[in-house]
Formats: sequence, structure tokens, C-alpha cells
Amino acid sequence: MANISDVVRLSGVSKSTVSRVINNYPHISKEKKERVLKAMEELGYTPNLSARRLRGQFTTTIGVIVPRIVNPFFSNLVDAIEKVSYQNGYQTIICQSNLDKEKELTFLNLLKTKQADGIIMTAIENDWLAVEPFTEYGPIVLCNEYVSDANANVSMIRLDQFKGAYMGVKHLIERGHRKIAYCTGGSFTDIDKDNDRNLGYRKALEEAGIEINPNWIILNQHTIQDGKKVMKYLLELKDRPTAVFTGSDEVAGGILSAAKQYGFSIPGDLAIVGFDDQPAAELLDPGLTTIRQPVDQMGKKAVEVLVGHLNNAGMATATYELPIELVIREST
Amino acid sequence: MANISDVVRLSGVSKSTVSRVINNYPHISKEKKERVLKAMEELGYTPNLSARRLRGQFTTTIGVIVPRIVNPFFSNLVDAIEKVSYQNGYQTIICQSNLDKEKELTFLNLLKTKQADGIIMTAIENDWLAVEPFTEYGPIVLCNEYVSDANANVSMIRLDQFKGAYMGVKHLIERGHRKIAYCTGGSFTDIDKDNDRNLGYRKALEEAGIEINPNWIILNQHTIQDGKKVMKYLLELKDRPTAVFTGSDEVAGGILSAAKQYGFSIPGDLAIVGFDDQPAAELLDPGLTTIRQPVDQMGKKAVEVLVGHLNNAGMATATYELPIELVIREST
DNA sequence: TTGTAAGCGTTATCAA
DNA sequence: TTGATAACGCTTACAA
Repeated sequence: MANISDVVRLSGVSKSTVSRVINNYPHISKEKKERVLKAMEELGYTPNLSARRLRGQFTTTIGVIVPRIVNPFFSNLVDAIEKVSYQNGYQTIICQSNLDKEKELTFLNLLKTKQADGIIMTAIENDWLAVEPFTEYGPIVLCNEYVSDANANVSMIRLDQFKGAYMGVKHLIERGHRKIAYCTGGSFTDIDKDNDRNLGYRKALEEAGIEINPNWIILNQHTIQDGKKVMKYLLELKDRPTAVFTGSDEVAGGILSAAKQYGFSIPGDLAIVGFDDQPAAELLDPGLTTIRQPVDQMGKKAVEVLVGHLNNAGMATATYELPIELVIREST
Repeated sequence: MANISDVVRLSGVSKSTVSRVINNYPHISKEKKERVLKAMEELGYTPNLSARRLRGQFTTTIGVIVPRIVNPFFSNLVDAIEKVSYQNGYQTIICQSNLDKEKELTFLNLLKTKQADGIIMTAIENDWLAVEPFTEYGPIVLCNEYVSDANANVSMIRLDQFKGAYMGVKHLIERGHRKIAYCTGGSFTDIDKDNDRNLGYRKALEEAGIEINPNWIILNQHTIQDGKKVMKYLLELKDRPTAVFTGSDEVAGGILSAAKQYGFSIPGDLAIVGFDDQPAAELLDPGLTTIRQPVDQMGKKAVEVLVGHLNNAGMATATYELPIELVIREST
């Protein structure tokens, strides 16, 4: 594999000049520059990134941490991030944490070990206090995820999850429902990270003078399979809800599918609201009413903010809130 | 950020000894080993991967090239690969080629520049001849994709795509269809990479004495949106097919959704077969008949084979064929 | 505008 | 079993 010395030999200029050509320095004589470029071409030379990383300031690489890439919400987010990064001249390295705290920390080491200039976290498994120390080594941007610690000094791209849940539940209430189940990926406690959605659910019910029925709060649901089990659970309830508000389209899809199997009419016997507006949401029958998260915008903004921090170390952190939207289809 | 010299200072042993501890060399005195470990612990030391890569043989990293991560088939494949790699002590770096030849070559440079020990390609945009030279720098394994060049010296994990298409089309014929459209991601030429599927389609028709109608061959379709357009196109045809065999569940889903909108009954007015058996396939209504590709197995096998090549440079390349299966649901 | 030389954090070779 | 030292490929003072 050709290295910089080979280019030096072939072009007959010094190492520094070659390096300057590689890095597009302004003051090089045309003649030498061309000789170098020609030599690089001829040798099929590519700078060794490990060496650059070891020596230099920049890796032109950003890391993206996702919990589960198979979740379409995240694969779409990653897609958006990857495209914009590429346009900005950054390589993306995608890391799947699988909801594993340890693994998340391992990935954060990319920063410490200068494999990435900055990191976008689309979820955060550890406490912010455990993540914070890594910011010493490079900027971290939170995208889709956020921490409520007022002292946290990070840029965040967030959605108004409170409003999302509130809109969804309120929509069900307006459709006449008063028995509304809530199916979340989190644990419905105050410290929980889905807290904002929980509050939205609570608020909407409260406003309508409806009390929460603990039997209708279903925790830690993530997949299509989970959704099917939820439906089974609902079926066995004596007092059944007439509607269910869900933390993800995947779970909603599972519920919808199982409900039809049990002979439920939707939304007649059970109204369903999802979350995310994943591509499949409109393919379901009936089409799934859901909360649209502007994934592409979020990804784009996250990269822009991260690149901003990278180009200007002093840039103040900020929180950006993107609009969230209720998409009404036939499942409600 | 602590480096090896800091550990040297704190532990009072030489750099080489520290390095030996890091790399688990056998002959070190217990006492020194412990001192080193303690120092590393205390300093929160992590070896700098760039330096290791620059100096050493191994990066304990493998690259995975996918065309589009948003395609659930690929995100599931990546998921499987990532998990097995992690178990084997390898970091995975996921690269999205976006069907771009240039970008693919850029990613292949990971090998040249020692950022990855080996690469798994789940699709291949360039000719094998353009990719081949990279194998000089490390093993490449083809997973899901393959090249028919008999001289190609690569390990491949492949599915019998011919059989997959053949089974799907034959199934339609057995259901009484004779007007069967074919919707592919490729271009239906002999040199095309979807060639095997094309042949399967051809063969099944041929056996039943059915001639191919060129109007029913629809090329370059990939997304849900594409599927919807396909349905619109079919609608405008004077002589319409009664069934359509499709190269992906996404496209099939789009067709199915649009068909229902136009008032078609499925499978009565139009039978549909997908490809992949993506999670959403069973959620559609009617459930989508499709060709199941054993994604998890494929990913696992790919990693195993790659690790094999890595541990044993002399290992002969081989082709592994995994079973493919027809999943019959209600859309046919 | 160009070149020389030091150094980034490791591992491998050699000698002790 | 341990340590000194060179080398990996690059960037960047500094000097010219």
C-alpha cells in the first residue's frame, strides 16, 4: 500500500509539501502541486486515516449511537444523519448500543481515542453524569433524546414529546373515548426518560376529568411481538379500554394485527394511536393514526449543530425543538 | 487522556511490559502485572486504537457495507452481523453506500488504510474486478450478494435466489395464474445482478408454457412509493396481469396498499408475492405471501467465515448456500 | 514557497 | 521475564 514516502519519491518533493497538497494548503507552486497530484494518482495513494488521527486534530468522522438499528425510526434517523454528514465531508460510524450501558460507554471511547471528532447520541442509557466526562474529548449532541438536568451543558435536538402524547390522547378523548390505555417503552415513573410523554398522557386525562387506571398502563413494550402480547393481555381484562395510545408504531402494529385476529373491529371496538409515523404506518389496514416525528429534519439539524461545535469550539450549547404532528388515519 | 507513558510512570515498569499486559502476553510476573493493571484502572486508561492500528496488525474492527440501511432487510442483517461480531470481540463499522459506486470504493479503503481487518459486503455496486484488488489488504466476504465470475476468489454467503423466485412464481401458477407481472430492483438483463431471480421467473413461466409479456416486467423498483406507482401503472394497462411477483416486501406493500385503494380485492383481483419476509409482512392485510430470507443465519455465518479468514490467512474461500423458503399468507 | 525534523501512542525486535 | 529502541504514516513548528 502506497504511503506518503512513496509519493515523495515519485514526485521528488518533500514530505511536508505532499502533506500540504493533501490538506489543500494555499501557498504551493502550481508545478509542484501538479507533480504531487500526479504521483498520488499513479500510486493509487490514500492517506492513512489512523496516522492522521494519531497525529492530527481531526478525524473527519462522527459517531452515531443508536439503541436498535432494526427499529425503523432509528434506521431512518441514521439514514438522514449519514447523508448530511457525507455532504459535509464526514464519515459516519454507526454504533448499536442494544440498550446496553457498558457498550454505550465503549462507544463513547471513540472520542477519547480520537476515532471520531464528535458523537451524536440518539438515545442515552447511562445517566448523563456518566456521559458528561466524555465531552472533554469532543462535542456530543443529543438527538431525539435529552436530559432534563438543567446544568447539562449539551446541545440537544428534541421534540416536544409532552405535546406529542398530549395531542394523541386528546384526539382519542375528542373521539369520545374515556377508557384509554397507555403502552410505553419506559416505566412510567417520574425519573423515567419517557417522562414527558407520561406527563402528556396524564395532562390530557386530567383535563377531561378522567382518572388513570393502573391496569391500563403497560410498560417496557418495544416490538411487534410485544404489541401482540399486549392485545392478549387486554383481551383478558374484565374492564377493557376502548382505546390505546402507544409509544411506537411497531407496538401499535402488533396490537392492531392481533386485535383483528381476535375479531375486533378497529376503531369500533378498539381505537389505536401509534408514535413515529414509520413508513409502514400507512400500509396497515386500517391506516394507523400516529404522531409524526420529523426524522429527516432532526438528523439534519443534529449534524449541523455538531459540525458547528466542531468548527467553533466556543459555540454555546443550545436546545432546538422541532415540531411534532398528529397524523390522523383510520385507526381512530 | 491517559496514554501508555502515564501508565509507565505510575506503575514503574517499562513501556514494553505495559504493552505486554495490554495484549495478554503469557510470561509476566504476577507482581508487575498487577501493578500495571492497577495503574491502568486508576488512570482510566484505554489504548489508543489509532496508534494500534497504525503500528499493529489488527484493528479488531470489521466493516459492513450496506446499500440502504432503511431497508428493513438490511437493517436486520446489520443487526445480526453486529451482534455476532461483538460476541467475537470485534467492533463493527457500518457503511451506507447508497447505491453509489464511488462511495463503495471509499469504504473499501478502510481495508487499505488499516481501519478494518476485514469487510462484509451485503451488496456490490462496482464490478467485482474493481473490488478484487482490495482483497490484497484483507479478506472480503460477500453476504447476500455474490458474483458469478467463476474465478472470483471470495467467500460468499448466498441464498438460492433462483429457487426463491422460481418458488414464488410457481406458487402463483399453481394458484391458477397465467398473467404474472414481475417487479424487480434490477434491470432484467443477463448481466444484471438480479439475474438469478430473473432466471427463476423465466424458468417457472417456461415450464408452464407461458410467454413473457414485456409490459409486465417492471424495473428498478425499491420503495413503498415505487410500489404505489407500479400499481398505478398496472391500472392503466389494457391487458392487466392477475398476479405480481415482487423483488421486495416494501414494493409489494406499496402495491398492496394502492390496490386496495383502487378497490381491488386481494388476492381475488390481484395476487401479490413479496420477497424478504420483513417484520411488517405479516402485519399487512391480507398478510403478504413472501420469500423468507434467513437474515439472522446469514449474518452469523458471514461473521464466522470472516473471522475464520482473519484467524487463518490461508483458509480457502468457499461458498455457503442457505435455505430459502416460501411463506404463504393471504395475499395469494 | 519549501524542506528538516520531532512527535502522536502503540507494538516488535533485539539484547540482556 | 524485562527493557531500550526503532518503526508505523502522518502533520506541524521552525528554519531557510
